[in-house]
Amino acid sequence: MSRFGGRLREYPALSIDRFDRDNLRARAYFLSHCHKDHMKGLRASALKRRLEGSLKVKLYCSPVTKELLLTNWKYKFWENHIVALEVETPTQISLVDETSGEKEDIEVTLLPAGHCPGSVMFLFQGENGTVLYTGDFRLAKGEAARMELLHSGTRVKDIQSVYLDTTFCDPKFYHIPSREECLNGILELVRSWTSLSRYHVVWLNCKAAYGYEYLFINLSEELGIKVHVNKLDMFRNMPEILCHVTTDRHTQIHACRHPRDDDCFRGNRLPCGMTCQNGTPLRIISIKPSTMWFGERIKKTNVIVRTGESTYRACFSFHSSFSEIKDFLRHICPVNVYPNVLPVGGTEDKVMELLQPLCRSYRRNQEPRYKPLGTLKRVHKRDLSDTDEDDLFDTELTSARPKISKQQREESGPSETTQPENAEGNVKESTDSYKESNDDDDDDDDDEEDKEDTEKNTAQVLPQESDATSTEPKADVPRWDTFFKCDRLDESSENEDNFPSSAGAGGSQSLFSDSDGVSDSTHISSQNSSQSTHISEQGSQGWGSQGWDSQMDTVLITSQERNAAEFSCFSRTGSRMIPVPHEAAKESQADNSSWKAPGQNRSGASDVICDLKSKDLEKEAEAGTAHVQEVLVETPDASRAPDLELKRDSQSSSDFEIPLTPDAELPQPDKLYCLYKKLAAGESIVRKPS
DNA sequence: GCGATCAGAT
DNA sequence: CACATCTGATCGC
Repeated sequence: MSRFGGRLREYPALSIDRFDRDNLRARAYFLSHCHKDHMKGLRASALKRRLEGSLKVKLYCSPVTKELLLTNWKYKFWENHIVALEVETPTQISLVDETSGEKEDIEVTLLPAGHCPGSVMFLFQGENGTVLYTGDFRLAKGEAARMELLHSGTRVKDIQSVYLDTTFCDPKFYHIPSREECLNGILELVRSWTSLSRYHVVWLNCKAAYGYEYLFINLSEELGIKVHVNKLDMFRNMPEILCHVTTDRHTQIHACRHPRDDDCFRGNRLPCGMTCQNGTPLRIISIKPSTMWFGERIKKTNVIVRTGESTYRACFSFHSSFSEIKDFLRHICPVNVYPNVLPVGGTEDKVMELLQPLCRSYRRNQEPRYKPLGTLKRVHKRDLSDTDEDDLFDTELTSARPKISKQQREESGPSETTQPENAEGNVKESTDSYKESNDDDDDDDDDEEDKEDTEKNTAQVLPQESDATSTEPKADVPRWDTFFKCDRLDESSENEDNFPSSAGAGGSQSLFSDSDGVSDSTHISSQNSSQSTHISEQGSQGWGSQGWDSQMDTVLITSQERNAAEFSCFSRTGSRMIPVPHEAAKESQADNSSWKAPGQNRSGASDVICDLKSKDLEKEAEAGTAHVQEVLVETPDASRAPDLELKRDSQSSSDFEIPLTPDAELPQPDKLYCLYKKLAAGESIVRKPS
């Protein structure tokens, strides 16, 4: 949760994601995304009063954020004070103090943050240097290196400070499976279950917050089943989302909520009240998206864990992992970094200790002779070369996509050497171009908040003249650029970038160690006929709820240790089987909307699917083993303590064992074989209600 | 009665 | 487990 106070040391006249206390006097406001912990004070009467006194006070955000915000009547009073800025469109803002007339110009650029719909980072450039406020973000490795507007020419801009989302800034969160992996795991689980019969439904136990939409979209697109939600009017102007959610409860995927929804579930009732259809009781499983992380030495990524008879947890993260954070910061290499969040159980000191080595202020002190700006790399290059740890999960880098900035803008802040890129920009220590610009490393600036008493200020947006792409924000036309934005063009050769890092590690690295003290030597030995993800129903009577505890099994979908070569195409037979955000993006774009993913789908390439697969095969070939993308494993081990953590990491294999519908018939082996075959081929299995 | 804050639950 | 939010209790205005 953000504990950012709202102000940047460099530009204290701005308030970002905080709207109380001193922020009441800001000359301009910024909202990175529509999560409550970033909206503190946004509807307070004090601020409301200020707005009433001036039409000049503005709140800047992405078009999607504006739309989401204004859907909530509590924020309606902002309506005439919100300025939606297109992402990746540098905009000049004039900050005027209404009393003194004092004026300050600043340029702001919204960069996609991959956290939730509309989420952005803010890049400010002005007299006091270039500053990046990340808001909350999830960006895959290499993502920063691909953001044009973080660069000037082929070099990263000279960034004075980064205000960073440090939610998972702790080595214990070293690795979090990529968004693709997680989506895949969930997709296959949902597919397996919902294809058993029309009475088999899935409840996605999502929190009340934006950020799951891409999951809904992908499930709906892949399975042709809309997702039931409580409300969808906030999406009324977002057809890309709207068409995949529904308020009709008669669907097999639910993400509806109820204050007592866990009770509902226990009573075999969906939060919306549905419990049966046509007199036939529903068969409900719940999938709870939650963050799963893996320590540095753990290479497995089990993205689905069975936690009960019919409950699952699925890996899902809105925030970057530790290694992703490091990659991000290392690329930017700012002079200073300031954490916006204290990780659970962490302290500011600890976080700083971890992050400062990636900053210039620290490096200059520690290694004066060593010019570490070599971390800067060409936009289209990935640089993983400098971290051994990272290599654990990531594979080779790929070059590619000679990307030319369409808007090669000069830094307005401290000048930046626009020197010819060094050809192999991914070398870690190119000594050149170490800009010793502003070095007021002020760590001693904790409270100068009250410095300015700019009582009334104004801000005005001026389209930036020099920038061809800057446009007047079209406040009325919400667009999707802000969520999951990525340049998906011509990146085919770069796919591995976002290819699930874990997958890369999959075959080739087989050392298992457990940094978390978790047993790790798990191998998937599910060589059974059903190598692929599947669910089978089995008599529930067999093990009553009381039996579950002792037999609770871990069901895993892993993308790391895959077996069953012959099923390597499982779930991706078609041209588009893998539910990846960019897929969605691509399609949305096709129909006019842009739903791009920054972070995870970095692969953003249009050919992700194929590439994922071929990549997979490639790896497998390397490793001399064939794997399947996901294998659902279950470990029926009555002797094991029901320790989820342990279970999660100690995968063993077996099949799902899910209680059988009372009046359903147990499928015969041959029938089952057929079923699996169809599943493997990606065909839908239609059944007549029994 | 409203809002801010905290503890607790989900 | 760890994402963000809501609820209820308490306190101050």
